[in-house]
Amino acid sequence: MSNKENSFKKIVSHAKQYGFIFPSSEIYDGINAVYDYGHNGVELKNNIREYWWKSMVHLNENIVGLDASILMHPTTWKASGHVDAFNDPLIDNKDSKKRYRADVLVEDYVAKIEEKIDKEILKAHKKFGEGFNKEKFISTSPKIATYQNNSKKILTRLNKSLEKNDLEDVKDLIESLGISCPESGSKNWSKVKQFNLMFSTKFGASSDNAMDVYLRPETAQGIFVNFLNIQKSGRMKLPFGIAQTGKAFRNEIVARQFIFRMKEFEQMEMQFFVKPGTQKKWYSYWKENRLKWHLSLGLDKQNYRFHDHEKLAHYAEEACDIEFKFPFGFKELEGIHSRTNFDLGNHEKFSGKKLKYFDNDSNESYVPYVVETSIGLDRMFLALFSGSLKEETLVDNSIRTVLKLPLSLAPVKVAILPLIKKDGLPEIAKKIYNDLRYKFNAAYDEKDAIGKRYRRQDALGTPFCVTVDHQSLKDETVTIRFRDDMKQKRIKISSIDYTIDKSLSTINLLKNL
RNA sequence: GCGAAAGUAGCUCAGUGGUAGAGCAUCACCUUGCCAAGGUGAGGGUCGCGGGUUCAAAUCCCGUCUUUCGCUCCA
Repeated sequence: MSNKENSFKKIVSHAKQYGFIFPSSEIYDGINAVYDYGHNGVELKNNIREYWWKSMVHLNENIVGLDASILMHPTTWKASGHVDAFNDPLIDNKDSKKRYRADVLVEDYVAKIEEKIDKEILKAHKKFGEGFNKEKFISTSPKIATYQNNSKKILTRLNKSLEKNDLEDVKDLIESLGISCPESGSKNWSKVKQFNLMFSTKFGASSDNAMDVYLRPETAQGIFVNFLNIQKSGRMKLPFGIAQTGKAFRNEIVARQFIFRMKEFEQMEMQFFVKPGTQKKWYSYWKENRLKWHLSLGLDKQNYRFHDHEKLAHYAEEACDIEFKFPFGFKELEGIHSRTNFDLGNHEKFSGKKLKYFDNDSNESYVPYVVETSIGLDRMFLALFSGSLKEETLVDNSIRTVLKLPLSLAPVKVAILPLIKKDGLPEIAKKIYNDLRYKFNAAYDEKDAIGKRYRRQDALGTPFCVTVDHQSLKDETVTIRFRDDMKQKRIKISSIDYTIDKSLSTINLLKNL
């Protein structure tokens, strides 16, 4: 087994053993690609969400929040393009056992025809030299006319059958073109099957008049349909943003790699509305800004990189990912997309309502352009969790497992430990515990040797351990131990609160943004 | 969905046809007391699930579910 798999296995089992993540419905053997967050996991997840919200909404005066519902009017998904784009016609090659998107196979075939056209042009260019007129050549060459005709015919037929959902014709098309498996060359194809990535359910209790609705495959559309509500009630002026966190659902054909790709997942999205023409500027602004946010959390810079998209989604003009070095390699953590006016424009079309912004500076009204930042909360969780889990060999050669989470995101902030279970130490410790609980998520533990209790807290990522010892009885002091360097300081009981607060506050991180 | 591998206690794993095991973890009591691994005891598994072969199945066969890896897709 490779080291990679090994460390990933460790992460999964650590997450389970310490109450961060469990497989969903585990007593029934679990359900594919769905997971539950345990008592420590939910704290960490909430803390990540809160940190994002604070930095996005509270610290940007032109960004406000929203919590739209998961169920939306079905037409939303026609307007957004998801009904079409999330419907993949797939075909298997029976010999090579490879699966392809049927439409992509046909499109690749057409692309090859276009390559032939380019070759013809190049050939002619060489032949005629300087005086070569490209436009004229294209419009007069009979060979090119045949090629162009051909590819047009093929694409028209493909689009027609896809529109009518005539999958048999798509297969006929593939066979009549003699398209073979790019890998094996085999032409032994299965039927074309339709996969819809959106979960659907019924709206309305009686089956006669029930309407098909979808669980949202992305949170963004809830923002777009509320664009004018927020803009008007919030008296927002361009540029401004709307931020939202919430669950989204995708019926992935293959969903794997622990919580990296789940069928039910949580997004943290911000749609930034800008004046057309300024989108490039804002796109690069948010690209840099979002990377800064990630770096503020203190994991090694080497863990992050940008990946610019070459092949763009149906709505995007420009797009990039911030990738994180997960145990299974660099993978997308956050997407920054320049979505143009595609979404708002389409919602205008489908709803018949105007979604324009009146610009007082230029005295014109227009549909704003949108720059989106979209991050998977569960992926952020996995990034922090896997990036923070360390095994250290100490001077006595013992191994310490420590979860070096950013301090302010740790599920438990402080553990109160009586050095021993007698002599009145537990009483003092419990009093401290009860006082601190109002302010921090605190833990109390009196079982086992003190060293073992320290290690237990290390494994959860608890930044501070406060130990009550015999000296505490005399002078109202305790020791406070820091997770990362294991060093202890003796401080007054009355200053515990302040000491912890000072180093935990997210303000330290946020001020650097 | 296809191909490959795996599934035994909370976790990591041993056990290849003959009474279900270890280490760690958990709980109780005793002991020590500032960085895991002291003592005594306890709890916990119809060996993923269903079927078959056999006198006998964790072990062999078939199916199924789940997980990991590859193809594909994405936040």
